[in-house]
Amino acid sequence: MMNLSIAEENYIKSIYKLEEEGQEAVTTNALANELDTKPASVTDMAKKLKEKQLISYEKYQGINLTSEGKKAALSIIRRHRLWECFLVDKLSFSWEEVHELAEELEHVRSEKLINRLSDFLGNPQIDPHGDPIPDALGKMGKPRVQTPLHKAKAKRLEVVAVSDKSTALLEFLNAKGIRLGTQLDVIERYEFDNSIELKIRNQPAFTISEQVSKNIMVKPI
Amino acid sequence: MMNLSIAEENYIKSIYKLEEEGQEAVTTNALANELDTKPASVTDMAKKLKEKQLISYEKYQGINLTSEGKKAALSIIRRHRLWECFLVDKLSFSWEEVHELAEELEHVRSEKLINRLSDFLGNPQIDPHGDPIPDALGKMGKPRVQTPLHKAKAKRLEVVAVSDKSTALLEFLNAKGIRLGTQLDVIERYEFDNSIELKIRNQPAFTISEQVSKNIMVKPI
DNA sequence: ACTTTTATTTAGATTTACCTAAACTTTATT
DNA sequence: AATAAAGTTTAGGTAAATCTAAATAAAAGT
Repeated sequence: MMNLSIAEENYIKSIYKLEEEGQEAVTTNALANELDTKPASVTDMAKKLKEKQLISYEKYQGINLTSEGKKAALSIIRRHRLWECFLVDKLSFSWEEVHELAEELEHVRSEKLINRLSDFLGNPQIDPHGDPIPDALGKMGKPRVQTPLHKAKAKRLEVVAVSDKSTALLEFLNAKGIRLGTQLDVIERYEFDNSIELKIRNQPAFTISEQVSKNIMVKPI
Repeated sequence: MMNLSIAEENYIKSIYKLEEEGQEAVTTNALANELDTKPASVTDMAKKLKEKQLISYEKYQGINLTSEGKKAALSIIRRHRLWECFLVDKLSFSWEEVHELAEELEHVRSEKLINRLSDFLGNPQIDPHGDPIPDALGKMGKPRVQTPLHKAKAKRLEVVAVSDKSTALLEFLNAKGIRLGTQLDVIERYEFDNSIELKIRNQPAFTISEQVSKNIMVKPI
């Protein structure tokens, strides 16, 4: 396997993520946005990654991973998710705070280290967010259907879990009638504050903040 | 604490190491050699680190860490040595192979991560090589007196351990009369192959290779 | 003290990963 | 279909960390 810089790895990972989220070809803008950088920088990197045969790319036509690129992405994702497991299971971090740390740890590229870490953790199949972990050969289970509400794409959803167990949140959800198994309809998503307007059955619609929606795990019905 | 790049951290760590090994002021050449880079690059970085007040440096006069610089060094060393403990204790790596991995892991700068890792490991005081681990406040125990023979500075030494337990090595040492507690006199160190000429008591001198001397742990008498 | 050798620094380039501003394509709107 | 808007690329530049080659300073040898 080729030797990638940290920047290159981050691009590959983001392209994989955006492809998985649905776009046929990943656009320059979407990638710039995902990586918190400028479109011009994305174009530069796209040329480099094409040169290395990790992506297919034609001017103005967007980006897709080649099979080599996918292999690389899965290896990075494997490292990321195993470190997340380690942080949560062994160092008792909460699942919300591990992402950034795993983001750094994932760039230590050593097959041996990662395979031993996996053994040490009991070869887990899913990470603390519920995402599947690719095995040493790059095989990965089905992507999870369950996502936090603020990221859900579908309009009709069912509540499957609440991740923040603070009484304040639980009381709020109770008051709104949101509990496990509740079916929600997304009426509207407001860009400016990422709040979401919801409806339950035939009851009047109401709005919840991004903070709240982040902690409601849902799956499409 | 300031935010250092990986390159800067590596310089700080090497300067600390060379200071500890005895030089009053660390020379450009020694540092270039330690970091496997060119003297010109060291001069560049010295200017930058001086700017950041981590070292004192005057043209042609060598380098020393300031107290800020020492604090930074101890923090990096703490991270490095804790990761070494983790790799050996939890992932069953052998102590010779952990250095390079720890070299990468050490650059993940998170106090919280490192303190939790330390707790998880039972707050060890020494790493797998026998070196002391600075605590969260930067306090560190006495540097170990025991070193592999190829690094020992003193001329009169006592054998305190043998790290490679292969029969081939043990037979060789036995034939030469080297065992635990044996007193050695270093007669000469040969630069070209790092071999060492030794004498035991009044017996005739003999020479051992670097390979062998790396596996003989000694302390000064 | 002078000269040679060794060590160090400067000057000028290079590479990676960015950036801004301007130019150019594609897509959407009238 | 023409034009406006949005998205993308190019051109040219910057900062970090490196390098080589040349210049300069310090140390060692005579």
